[in-house]
This record gives sequence, structure tokens and C-alpha cells, in this order.
Amino acid sequence: MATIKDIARLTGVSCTTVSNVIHGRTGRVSAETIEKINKAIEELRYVPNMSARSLVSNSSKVIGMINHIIPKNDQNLMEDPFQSSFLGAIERTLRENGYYLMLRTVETSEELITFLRNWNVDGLFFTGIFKDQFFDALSTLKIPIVLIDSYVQHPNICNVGLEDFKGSYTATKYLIDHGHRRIAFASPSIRDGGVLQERFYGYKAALTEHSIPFDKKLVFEYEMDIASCMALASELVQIPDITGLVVTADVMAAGIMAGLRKHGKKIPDDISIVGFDDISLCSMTTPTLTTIHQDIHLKGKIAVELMLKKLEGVEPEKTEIILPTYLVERESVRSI
Amino acid sequence: MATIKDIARLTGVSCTTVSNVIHGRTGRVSAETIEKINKAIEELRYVPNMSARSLVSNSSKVIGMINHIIPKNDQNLMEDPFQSSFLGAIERTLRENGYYLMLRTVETSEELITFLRNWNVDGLFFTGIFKDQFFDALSTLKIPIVLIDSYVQHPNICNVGLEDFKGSYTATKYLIDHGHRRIAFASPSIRDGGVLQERFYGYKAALTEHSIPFDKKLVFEYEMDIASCMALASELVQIPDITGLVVTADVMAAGIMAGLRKHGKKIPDDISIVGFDDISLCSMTTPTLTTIHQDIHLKGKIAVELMLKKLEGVEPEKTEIILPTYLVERESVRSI
DNA sequence: TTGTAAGCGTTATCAC
DNA sequence: GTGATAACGCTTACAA
Repeated sequence: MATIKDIARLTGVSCTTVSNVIHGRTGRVSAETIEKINKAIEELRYVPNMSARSLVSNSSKVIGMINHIIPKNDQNLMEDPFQSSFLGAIERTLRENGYYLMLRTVETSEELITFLRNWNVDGLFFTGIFKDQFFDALSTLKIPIVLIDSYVQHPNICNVGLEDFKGSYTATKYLIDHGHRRIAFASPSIRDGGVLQERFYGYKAALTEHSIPFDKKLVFEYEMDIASCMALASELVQIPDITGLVVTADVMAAGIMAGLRKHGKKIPDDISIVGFDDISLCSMTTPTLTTIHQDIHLKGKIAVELMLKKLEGVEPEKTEIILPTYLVERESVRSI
Repeated sequence: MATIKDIARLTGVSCTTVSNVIHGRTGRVSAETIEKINKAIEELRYVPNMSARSLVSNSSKVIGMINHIIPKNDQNLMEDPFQSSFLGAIERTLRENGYYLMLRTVETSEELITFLRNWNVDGLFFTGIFKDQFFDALSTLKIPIVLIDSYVQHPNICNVGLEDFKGSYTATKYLIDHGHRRIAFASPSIRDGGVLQERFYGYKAALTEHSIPFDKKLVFEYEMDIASCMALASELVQIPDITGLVVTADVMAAGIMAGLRKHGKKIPDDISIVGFDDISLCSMTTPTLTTIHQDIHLKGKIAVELMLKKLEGVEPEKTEIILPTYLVERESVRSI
């Protein structure tokens, strides 16, 4: 509970000098005073009070990781509230740079703004933002914002994302190259201007390029939980000429595989599947899952780097970073 | 950026009155003043400055979720830094009660204490704490602490955990009842006074109760990542008389299954496996995984309830909550 | 029923 | 080189 005042008293100097030493503004402080102050800081176990700092400086060293729930699918997000290994990477790097991470779920832009002002939040991370009123509100904020996996453009806002289009295109082409023609697409609800839409476009582009007519009936929009995947599988088996399936997430692919198996379908003999993400689960399924790889850790690292640059007032050279994806071949696709 | 002062000015009352109205201390404020103030708050979009509040009240409404890394296995924790669906449940309930959640990784108790004092943190959650010096430091803190999945006792500290012993005992007995005698135990590093040790004891107790000699060679301590699971599987197949396997986590069980499959082993024909947790992955493996179920969501909910009680100054009737576990029968065990 | 004023811990301006 | 002092936004005795 020692304060700057205590340090000042103990060392017989003023608060100003203590503060200056703490902040390394030692240009005009005698070496011996510095020594004394540092010793006192040690002894009294002084720890800065961030609230006080925040109050006076209008900045808080708090970075918010925002989970924007849209009413209809909050349940879903709660299941995997913030892609966790990602969170770990972010917290670590922020901490190493003297920042603090607050997690916050918001539903409306009002809630968000209230939160920001409550704490003088210095910067924000978001994942999966869409081009809607919520984003419009975002774009008026003056603090650094880094979006992850979002396809919305704004001069002041950084983006870290993936080659979603290319990834999905590659997955589809891979199936086509293996002789598949009736290829379905499975994904959680595809929203305009979102990651999943890009992946959907990639799928369509590959079809078109190979003169395969796009068939709306082969697009399955289902949630990612296991029950939905089972239901999706039941639908899938109703269309017996489907031989290939592109899925926008590995967990979903695994769920669908389990569902198909229940219906007596063999993978890849009856249906070939390509996933997306390349999480460790891919090596655990039977058969192992061919998928599109992304480096989630790198995504986190780069997101923080952009954030730190902006916090320091440096405008990053590139505000739009697209990380590569590539196909990892495993056992879930066969040639026909 | 409106402050209490602005409200006061606009409505022609004092800061005190505004503050009183904000905090519902309207006992001695005229209805019409209240009305005026509330309108002004609306109009000026007043949002309380938590730093200022925190500064004056020595409490911050910030709850810390602490990730205690111990040097040797930080890598591992980073992979699943904070059990995510759990985090979601916690953040949600806290938020509904006016609290904020900060995530923080600490390595030493000094780091933790610095963090607490930086922000006047009001309460702490921890998962998987052991009986070590770090815990000793914890127990001297005077803020509410809720431990999750920890077997350390302290009068002021709440615990939310599972029937770990019983769960593991049940898993082992289930294998025994299905005719298995050579039953191995696979787990991440078993530390004294931890969850995994309890599970280990449960395993041993079941063996003993059925007069099966405990064999140290059948205990495999490996990390949970896929590579370690593969390695574990390679070891496992060296001991051909093993017919059953109790694993302390589903992800690990799934990884081992994948490894065994690589070695040409059939599950459950060659080896029967029981997992722990009952995550959705269990329905996706081939065969589906028989496991010990726990309600992770409930665990989060109860943890927050305990926390809120303590924050309100109410000592909870029970400071030690043990949630039930039960076996979920799937396909990974066969009778012999 | 409402207002005054001190103080929380820190920083920053300016003066010495 | 160092020190007063005001200010940040809010709460809370204590007055009125």
C-alpha cells in the first residue's frame, strides 16, 4: 500500500522527483537521489496504482478483448467464447509490454462505448466483425482497434486475417482434382462480409473454374455444435450423389464425420471431406482429416504487434495482414 | 466524457446529490431532482469513471482470472490457457453483476501481488493450484479467492471441484467389471495435491479393491499434446498384456487412440479406453469414447456464485463444492 | 433535502 | 536538480 508520497517522505524528496525517477526521467536527478529512491521503492514494495495513473493520464494500459454477441447465436459463441490458444498468445505479449487484458462481452455498441469509458480502455481487439451498425459505431472510436478475421475496411482499423478465399478454393480444387464433381459446402451461418462468406466464395470459384455448376442444395448452413452436425449429416445422406464435402471448420468436419458414420457412411470411401483450421483434432479423427492449415498463434502475435505499434502512435506500414493458408494432406479424401 | 460535475452543473445541484442518485441513495432526494438528474445522465451520456471510483473506494470491481504458469510446463498451459467455455460462463455472470474480468498470467507470487495492487483487484479465480509456496502467498491475501480444481484447503478460500477420486475409481471399476485386469493409467504429470493425483488414487483404489496388484510400469505420465500422446501410444504397445486404459482427459485419450491406431491396434478390441471430462470430442472419435462426465458450465456458474457471495461479504455456507461425475457409456470399452 | 470540501494516488506545469 | 501545487473524477463526512 505504499504510495509515491511514502517514498517521498522516506527519502526526503518530493513526489515529483519520485515520479520522475519511476518514469526514468532521470535527466535532471542526481545519481544519489535516484539510488535512494530506488532503494525505498524496493523496501516499501511500492507498486503503482493504475487507477490513479489512469485518472490523470486518460489512458489506462487496459486492452479490451471484445466478444461481440449477436442475440441469435450467443449460445454458440459461449461455447468457444474467445478462441483460447489465441487469447493466451495475446495476453502474453501484451503483458510483456506493460498492458493488461480485459475480457468483455457486449451486445450493442452502447455497451461497448460504456465499457471503454468506464476504464479509459486504450485499445481493442475484436474477432469476426461484420459490416453492420455495430461496426459503424466502432469506426468512430479513436483508440487503436485490431480486427481479427473480419472483412471490413476502415482507414484507422487494422485487420489480421487469413487467405480465406484461397484456402477454401484450394480445398475445393483438391477435391475436384481427385475426381469429385458433386461437392457440398458445410458452414455455420454465412453472414455478409464475413470470413465464412469468403470461404464460400472460394468454394464457388473453384467450382466455376472447373465448369461445375453451383448447386444451392449442396450448401448446408448449420451451427457447429455436435447436435447440429449430426442433423447436418442426416441431411447430407439424403443426397446420395454427393462425394465430396468442404467444411469451414475442423470441429464441424469432425462432427459431421461422426454423424455420417452413424448413417453407415464410410469416409473417405463414400464421402471425402476437407476441413479448415488444422487443429490438433485433425490427427485424432478416423480417418485423419485433410484440412486447410492456419497458424493461429502467429495470428495472435501479429495482432498484438499491430496493436502495440498503434499504441505507440506509429502507424503500421501495413494495416491489413493476410496470413497464408495451405492444404495439409491426410486421409479423409480419396480419388474417384 | 461527461462527469458528475457536468451533470451537477446542468441540473443545478451539487455533485453529492448526483452521486447519491447514481448510487440509488435516493432516500433524501426529492423526486423531481432525481428525475432531472436521470434525464441529464441520459442526455450527457454519463458513464462512471471506474478509475476514479476505484481510487477513492479501494475497490475496483475487477476480478482477476489468474493463469499460474510454472516454468516447466508453461508451453502446455498456453495451448489451452484458460479453459475457454468456462471463461465464457464466468465473464457472463460477473458482468451481469457489475464486475469486470481481467486475464492475467503470473509466474511468481510477487507478480500476482503486484497485479492485485496495480488495480485494487476485488477477487481472484484460479485453476489448478498446488500446495506450494505460491499457494502460501495466496492464503495471506484478504480478497475473495475461488479455486477451481484444486486440492488445497484454507479457511478463507473457496473451492469448486469434482469427484475426481470417484470419477477415476468408477472408470477403473468399469474396466474391471468388463473383465480387464491389466489396466494402465495415462495422465499429464501428476503433482502432489493436485487433481490428477486424486484421479490416480481413484484408479489405484479400484485396483486394490479388486485385488489387482498395482504395477508402476502401467502408469504413463506424458503431456497432453498430440506428439506426446503418440509417444505414449508407442510405449503402450510395448506392454502387450495391457487391455484397458484409464486416461485423465478426453483430449489425451483421443490422442492416444490415434497413436494406437497408427500401431495397428484396434479399439476397443485390443485396448479398451475410458476418458475423463466428456467434451464433445467424445462423440467424434472412432470409436466414440466412454468417459467420465463433468459439467464444466455448472462449475463456472458455481464458482462465480461463490465469488459473488464473498464479494458481498456473505460467507457462503459451503466453501467447498464438489460436483458429481458419472460414467457415460460409449463404444471404447469391450468385455473380455 | 441539498451543498461544501477534503482526499484517493498520480502526473505535469512551473517556479525556484 | 528539486519542489509546490493543481488537476484528474469520484465519494463521503460533515454542514447547512
